[in-house]
Formats: sequence, structure tokens, C-alpha cells
Amino acid sequence: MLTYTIGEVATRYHMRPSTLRYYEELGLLYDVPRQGGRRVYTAQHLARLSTICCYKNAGMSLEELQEFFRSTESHADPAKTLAILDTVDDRIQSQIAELQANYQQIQRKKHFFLAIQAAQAAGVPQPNWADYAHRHYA
Amino acid sequence: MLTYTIGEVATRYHMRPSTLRYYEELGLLYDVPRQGGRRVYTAQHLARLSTICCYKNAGMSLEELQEFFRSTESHADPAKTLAILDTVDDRIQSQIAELQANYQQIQRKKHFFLAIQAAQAAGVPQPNWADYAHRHYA
DNA sequence: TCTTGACTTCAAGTCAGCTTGAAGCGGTAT
DNA sequence: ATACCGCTTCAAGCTGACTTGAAGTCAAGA
Repeated sequence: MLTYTIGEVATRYHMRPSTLRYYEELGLLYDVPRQGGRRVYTAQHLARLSTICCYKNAGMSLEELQEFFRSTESHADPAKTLAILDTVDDRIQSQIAELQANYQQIQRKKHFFLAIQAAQAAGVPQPNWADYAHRHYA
Repeated sequence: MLTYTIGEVATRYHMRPSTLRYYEELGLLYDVPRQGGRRVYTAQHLARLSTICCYKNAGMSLEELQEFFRSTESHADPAKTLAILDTVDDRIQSQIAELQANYQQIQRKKHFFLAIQAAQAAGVPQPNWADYAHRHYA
């Protein structure tokens, strides 16, 4: 079975070994066996880590993640897990919507500053932000 | 001219008055006049605050925001402002992409746990995650 | 055998981004 | 007149998420 050292996992997930130890300390990663005192990670752990990163990226705190895993792993109530998944879903969707609005705004600013640059080069009057403030980009 | 108290602005932007004072202390918000010692905000300030929130939401730190405003307000070099806008643009785009991947994953989990729930109710065998792990949702 | 480099634990430290508390002021309502 | 509420400043405190440092272990290569 394919295994990984803490350093390999850290590199693969763009994090530091200390972060992996920290997650283990919090109980987010567990049952990590040791060989000669060193942690040995398998595909199981990588999958778990992917889940952690996914939810974290969605805006969940590490504490919420603990809660989430506690409730799904107790096998108790799929309804509770579903409720948490629903809130994560909501958060992701509103985050995407917000980022897309931010994206539009950045495009407007970019075009505006490009126009400033062009105007400076051509020695013509500066553009007016009002002309850019409501544009919509693809 | 329409003006706002710190409390009104805070409510409108879903933040605390202390945060607005903090941003002012950092120089992100400035030229906020006082009437009888109290801050008076206008549409100008709200626009500025929107910009701050937009960039912050895109992942810029408050320090980067200071840098950004310093460089755009010195009117010096539109090229420098554009360079910063480009990095913000990149960040937003990769964040959106990542969130969309996360969204897919959440949908898979939701459907999986719905299936678990249904299986429990019907008294049939539990579903298999492998059947859900690569599905694609709209 | 010795060195090297990546690992180990544990406690303490760091950093961003606010938040809180104390002490006081201003304008409106009773 | 007095109470009150939301504001003021300033300094200190807090929280989440790691990171760092010290002191030591392990296994592979020269």
C-alpha cells in the first residue's frame, strides 16, 4: 500500500508539516500510525485531508470541522450531517456570488486604469470613472 | 447631503463600529469629518468602504490594501495599480475555481447522505460512496 | 562509525484582525 | 435636571490558526 511521510503530504497539500501535526492534535486527522516513531499517511488520510481543505476553504472554522466530523462519524443521524452540509452549501454559494461581483468590480477598475494609462500616453484628457462604474464583463 | 453615523454604516456593512474606527486608524478610511466629536460618513466613505470589502473579500490583507491605496492615490503610475489589480484578479479567479470544485464535492456528499437516509428509512443496504465520488452536478 | 536530514514532542511564541474596557462627552427624552 | 444612549479616545486584550525552538530520535549513505 502506498504511504507518505509528513513532508510528502505537506508538499502535496501546500502546507507545513507543523500544520498536519496541528490538525492531528485537534483530532481532525486521526489514527495516523507511526513507523519508528514517524507518522505514516495513506490514501485514507489524504482523502480526509482533502475533505478538511474543502470545508475549510468553504469558510468553516477548524472548530466547526471538529463538530462536523463528530456528528458524521458517530453515524447517528444523517439528518444532522445533511443540515451541516446545507449550511456549507449556502456559504459556498454566497461566497461564489460575492466573488463574482468582486470580479466584475475588478474588471471595471482594470479597464479604467488601462484607459488612464492610454490617455496619459496619448496626452488626451483622463477617462471618467462614471463611464466604467456599471459596465458588465463576461 | 445624506450622511450616516458610525452605527448606521456598521449596520449597513455588517460590521462593528470598532472595525470602522480600526480601518480609519490604519488609514484605509480617511477624511472622516466630525460633528460634535462624532464621525460623519457620506456616500464617498461608503464607496471607499465597498472597495475595501471587495478587495478584502478577494483575499487581500489590510496591509496590501494600504499599499494599494497609497499607490493609486499618489497618482503616480497606473502601471503599478494595474499590476496589483492583476494579482487580485488572479486570486479571485482561482478562488472561484476552487470554490466551484468544493461546491461539487458538497453536492456529492449531500446526495450521498440523502441516499443513506433513504436507505435507512427503507431498510435496504447503505449506498456506496464510490458511486458518488465522481458525479458532476449543475 | 559518523554525519546528515527529516522526523519526533512539547511548550511557548507569533500574527492579523479585530474587540473590549475604562473614562468621559453630546444631544435628546422624560 | 437628569437619565440615557450612542458616540469618543486610548491602551490593552483576545481568538484562530498556525509556527517556532529546544532537545532529542531514526535510518540511510559515505
